[in-house]
Amino acid sequence: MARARKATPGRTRIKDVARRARVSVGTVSHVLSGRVQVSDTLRARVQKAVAAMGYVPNFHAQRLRHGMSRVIGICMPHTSTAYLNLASEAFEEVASRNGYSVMHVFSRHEPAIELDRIKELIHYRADGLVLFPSFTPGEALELAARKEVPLVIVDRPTPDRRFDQVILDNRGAMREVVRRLAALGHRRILFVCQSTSRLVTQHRLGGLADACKRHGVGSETIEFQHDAAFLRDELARALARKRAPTALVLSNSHQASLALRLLAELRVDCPGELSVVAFDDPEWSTLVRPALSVVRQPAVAMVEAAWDLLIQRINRVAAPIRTVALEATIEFRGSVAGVAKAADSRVVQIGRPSSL
Amino acid sequence: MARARKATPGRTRIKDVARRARVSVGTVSHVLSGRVQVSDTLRARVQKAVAAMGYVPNFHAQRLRHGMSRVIGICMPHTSTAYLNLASEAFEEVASRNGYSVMHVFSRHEPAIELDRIKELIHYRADGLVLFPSFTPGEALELAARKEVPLVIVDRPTPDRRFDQVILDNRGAMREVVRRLAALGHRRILFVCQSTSRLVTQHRLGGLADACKRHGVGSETIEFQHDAAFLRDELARALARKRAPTALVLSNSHQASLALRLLAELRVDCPGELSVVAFDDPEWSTLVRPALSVVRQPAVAMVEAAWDLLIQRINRVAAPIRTVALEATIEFRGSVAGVAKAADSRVVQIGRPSSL
DNA sequence: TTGAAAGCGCTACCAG
DNA sequence: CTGGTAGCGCTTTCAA
Repeated sequence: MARARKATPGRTRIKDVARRARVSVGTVSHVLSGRVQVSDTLRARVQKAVAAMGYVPNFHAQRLRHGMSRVIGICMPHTSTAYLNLASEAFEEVASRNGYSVMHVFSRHEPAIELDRIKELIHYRADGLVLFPSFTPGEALELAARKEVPLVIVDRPTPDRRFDQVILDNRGAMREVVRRLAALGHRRILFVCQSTSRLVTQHRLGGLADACKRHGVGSETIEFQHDAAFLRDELARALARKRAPTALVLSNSHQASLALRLLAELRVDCPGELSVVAFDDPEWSTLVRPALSVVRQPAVAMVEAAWDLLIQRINRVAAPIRTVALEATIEFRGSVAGVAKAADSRVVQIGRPSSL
Repeated sequence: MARARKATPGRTRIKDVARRARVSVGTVSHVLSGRVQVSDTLRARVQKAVAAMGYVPNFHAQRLRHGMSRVIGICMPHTSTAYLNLASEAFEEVASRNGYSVMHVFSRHEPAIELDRIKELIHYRADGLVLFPSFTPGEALELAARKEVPLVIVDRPTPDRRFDQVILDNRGAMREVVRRLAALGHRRILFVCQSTSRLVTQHRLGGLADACKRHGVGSETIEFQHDAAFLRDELARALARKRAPTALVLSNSHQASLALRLLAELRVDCPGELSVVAFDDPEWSTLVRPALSVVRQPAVAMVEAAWDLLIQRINRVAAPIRTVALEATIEFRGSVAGVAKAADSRVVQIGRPSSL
C-alpha cells in the first residue's frame, strides 16, 4: 500500500473509455447522460467501448459533482411485523421505480440508536429521509431540521410541526371498531394500550370516547407498560366483575399474542365470553383459533403517500406542512362474536364456523 | 437553477471550518482524521469550529478520495420471515459495530430483480456484498465476480466455487430430525420439498437417506412446486395408504402453514395421526395448537460468520474459498408425538398438554 | 507542526 | 458537435 490506492484498482474510469473510443471524456459523458447531442459515429464508438469495458460510472464522483445522492434513507424500529415488512418493501419498490435507491436502517425503538442512524443517513447525504419514529424522536428530528434534510414521519403521529406526516386515521378506526362492536350488541369495551401519554393512544382514546358516547357503550382502559403480570391481573379483575367487558381491543400484535396467552391461562373463552380485536395485522392472525380480528394499516398506501410528500420536499416544492391520515381496514373474524340482546352477556358465534 | 448548484447549499465544507479556525484545510483534515500530529492550540481551535458549525465531512468526497465506501450491500429475497429479519438486524448491528453502513435491497426471489439490485449495489461502490441468493443467482454472481466485488453467499447452498458461503448444516439437521423421530417410534417419514433439483433439498435428502438407513426408517418425498392442490392430493393419498407415514417434515414455514391448513381440511389429527416438523421457525410456531416443531437456523451466528468472511475478502486476506456450515437447533413441540411400539401407528402425545 | 497543492472521477461550461 | 478544463470536497504528500 505504498501510496493511497491510485483509483479503485481494476475499475475502468471514464478516461479509459474515452481513450478506447478515441474521444474526449466530455463526449463520453455526453453520450452517457444523453443531455448533449453527439454524432452517430462517435456515439456508436463510445457505446461500444462502454459495453466492451463494462464501464459503470463512479457513483461517488457523480454525487460529489452534483450534490444529490439519489438515495433515500428510511429508518424504522425493525422489520419483524408484517406491516413494517410490507412498508419496507413497498418503499423500496416505489423508490426504485423513481430512480432512487434506499438506505435502510433500524432504530430498535431506541432513540439513541435512532439518532445515530439518522446521523449516518445524513452523513451519507441521503436526499431525503423517511422516519418511522421511536417514542421520543426529538433529537433525530432536531438534527434533520438543522441540516435541512427533507424528512417525512410515517406511522406514529408525532407532535412536531416541522415535518410532513403520514399516519393512520386512528380516531376514525377506533370509532368504526366500536360502532361495529356496538352493532353486535357489545356494551362494555376494554381497551389496552401501552401508555396514554402517546399521541397515537390519545387519538384512539378520542375515537373510543366519541363512539362510546354515540352508541351508548361503556369503556375502560388498561395502561400496560410492558408488564405482562400487571396486564394479567387487570384482565382477570376486569373480567371477574359483575358487568364485565365483552370486547377487548388491543393496541398492537405483540399485545395481542400476549393477551391471547393470558386469556387461555385465565380460561376465558374467546369469543364466547370475550371478543378480541387488535390493531396491527400479524401474519398469524388467521392461523390461530379463533382467527384474530384486526385493524389493518394500509401499509402500501402510507408509503406511497410518504414518497409523494418527500419528493415534493426534495424538489423544494413550496407547500405547508401536511399530515395525511389514511383509513384502516377493519376485519372482524372468529375472535369477535355477537352478544345477544336479551340474555345479558350471552354470546353468539358470528365468524364463519371454526373449520380451521 | 442558473448553473449547476454550487455545492450543496447550506452545508458547511471543510474550507469553511478552516477559515473559521484560521488554519488550512489540511490542518482541519489532520485534526479530524487524527493521523497527523497537530499542536494543541490549533487542534482546539479546529474542534471548536467543527462543533460550532456542526461540520460533517462530505461522504462522497471522502469516498471518492480513498476508493472505499465503508458500505456493505446486503441482498435478500424479503424480510417477512423471522429468520431473515433476525439476520438483517444482526447484520446491521455487526456492520455498525465495525464502522460500516448497510445498504439493504430485496430480490423478491426474482433473479432479474436480484441482478438489478446487485448492479445497483455495485454502482454504489459497496465494499462488499452479502447475498441470500434466489434460486438462480448465476448472473448476479457472474457480475460480482467480474467486478471483483467481495461477496459471500448466505443461507442457500449454491454450486458456485468462486465465493465463500455460510449455510445451515442441512444434512446434519435432517439426520438429527430423523434420529429423534425414530427414537419416538416413527418408522415412515414423509418429506415435502419444493424441488429436488435444489442443492439445499439434495443436502436434506442426503441426510434423510443416511439417517433412514441407519435407523431403519422408511421415507418418501413429495415434490411440491407451489401447487397447493397437488400437495393436498398427494398428502391425502399418502395418508390413506395401509402403512401411512406417521411423521411429516416440511421444508419451510410457508409449506408448514399450508400443510397445517390441509391437514385440518383432511381431518388428519396432528400429532395423533401425524407428527409435523418444519424447517424455519415462524413467529407463529408457538401460537398454533399444537405448537409447531421446528428446525431453526442460527441466524445471528450465520450473519456473524458471513461478516468475518466478507471482511477478510475486503481486506484482501489471502484464503481459499470457504463454506461454513452451521448447526441447526431442533425443537420438538406439541406437533410431534411418539408412536407406541406395540400397536402400529398408535400415537402418544408427548409435548406438554395443549394448555391453550 | 503547518500549509499548499495535486488529484480522486465526473459533469457541465465554454470555446472552437 | 466536440474537446479542454474547472472544480465538486476531501485526503495526503511534500516542502517549508
